[in-house]
Amino acid sequence: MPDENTAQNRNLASTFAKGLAVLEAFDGLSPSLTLAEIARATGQDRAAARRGALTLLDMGYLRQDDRHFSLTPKVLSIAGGFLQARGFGRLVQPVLNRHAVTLDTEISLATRDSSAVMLLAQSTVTDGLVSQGFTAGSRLPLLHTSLGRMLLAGAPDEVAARIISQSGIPRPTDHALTTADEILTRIRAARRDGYTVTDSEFEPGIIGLAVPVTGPGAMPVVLGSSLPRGRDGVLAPDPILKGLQRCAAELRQTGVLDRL
Amino acid sequence: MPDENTAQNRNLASTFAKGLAVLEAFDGLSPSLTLAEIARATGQDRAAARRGALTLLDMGYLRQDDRHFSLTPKVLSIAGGFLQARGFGRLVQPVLNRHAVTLDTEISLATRDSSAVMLLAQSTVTDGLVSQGFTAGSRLPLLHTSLGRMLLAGAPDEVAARIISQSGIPRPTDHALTTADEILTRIRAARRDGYTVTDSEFEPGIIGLAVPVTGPGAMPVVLGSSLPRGRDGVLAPDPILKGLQRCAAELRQTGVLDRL
DNA sequence: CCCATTTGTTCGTATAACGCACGCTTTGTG
DNA sequence: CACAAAGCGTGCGTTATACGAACAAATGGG
Repeated sequence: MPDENTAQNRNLASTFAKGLAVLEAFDGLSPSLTLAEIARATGQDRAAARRGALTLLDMGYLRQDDRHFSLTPKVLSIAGGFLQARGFGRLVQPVLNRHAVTLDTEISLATRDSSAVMLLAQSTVTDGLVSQGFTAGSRLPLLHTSLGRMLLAGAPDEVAARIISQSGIPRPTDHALTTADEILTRIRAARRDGYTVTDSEFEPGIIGLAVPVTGPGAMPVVLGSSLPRGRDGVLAPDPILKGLQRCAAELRQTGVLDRL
Repeated sequence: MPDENTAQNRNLASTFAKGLAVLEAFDGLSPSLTLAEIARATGQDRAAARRGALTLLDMGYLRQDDRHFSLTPKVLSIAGGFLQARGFGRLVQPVLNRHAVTLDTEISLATRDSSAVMLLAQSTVTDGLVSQGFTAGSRLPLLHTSLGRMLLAGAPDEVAARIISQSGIPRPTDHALTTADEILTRIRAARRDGYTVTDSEFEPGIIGLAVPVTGPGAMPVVLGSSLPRGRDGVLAPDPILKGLQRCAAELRQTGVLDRL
């Protein structure tokens, strides 16, 4: 805790913030965490991390099996508070579902959270060709997905450049772009064209398409879809692209995404 | 804070618990809350509630418009940690989707959280006849929905009776059962029959069907569907009931619901 | 079986958080 | 438009909450 006892700090509850950091450590990358892992992930003293975890256990958000802690379904009710208050189930999900069936592809709605893409909603279709098991709340990479690039296109160049340099450049596939300049060039093109395509950068053989939903001044939200690379070499089938744009227009009309 | 300085209390961080109570106050029933409303909802001193809300604001979980606070999409990432870690998107959602299309009805997976039904996952279909805009994390009433009755059927009689008396009996529709005895009788029948039906108790003209997914010893999880009351008077169409039971069997096979 | 790691617990100490009070701002009503 | 009610921001004295170190026990892996 900084020695600076300013008004700003006195308005915040640092123990609550530390507890939320414990909750955030359960990021879905592993099925469970031990107390030692929680302390390492949060950078907290072991005793403090333990108090945070036991408080979550006591309130029903964690379960414990021997030394392993994992999230319980109760965390869904926190998300439900958001989804219910904003009318996602009534206004957003039906639009995604209808267009997913029409286009016969999975459709995802996403925003940016720090240096990751975070899915807001998604519609999967039966026997869809591509499905990676993502759900609302899932996080995806920012730099090698069409959703991520389209999100960064919604920010000024200098902001996008800073985010790229801060997060480092992973290499999910052999086809993944590897330099900040290449990625920034694609982001500028996305801003210019109003859509973007990735080809096998996040998953081999899979094309990603994304279009913006919200406009300048609003929190960037984008819409995207994935499909296998066709033999004919067409990366962005026009019907899919136009369908995503129509879907985006309908989502804008709901007004749900105006203040996120 | 009780004066009792036991080990149990020293293992918990009461400031963190108070902060989580602030987060829980955003239950989706209203689009936003003021500081005064948060303090009332949580029973906390106004200054404490304010510190909790400002900590959530600072960490990105709330946004503020004048005096009104509301949840941000970032809360979805907490749910995403659970859904990703448990493989809901890969293992549960496709099963629900497939059966929803086959049966041509919306299908919901639910568990109990205190005195409410909480949806774990759901599949909606295009042009479905019934959709109330619920999503994962949504809470539904416990006593007048088929999901709620099937959940209570998974508990011993005395537990069900206690929950009924503790939560009080609302009256969502004119057809809603009004006494604890009537409701308990239906719960016993659900336990005996292995399924339950409600007719216009939660929503006029709508039949609800539910079957259990998990067995004794596991946390009760149930599966349900809604459809409009048919003219022929058949409340539980055999194909829908059997389809739900098949879906439940497939969900059991995934193993995802074994430890929730 | 040994050793490294993890965990549970106690406890002295300090500071984070409490809650009250005051004054200002906003909102609603007559 | 004025006034009352409600809500909010802030300062501050006090103390209970939480901290983290240390020790011992438990666990897990080689």
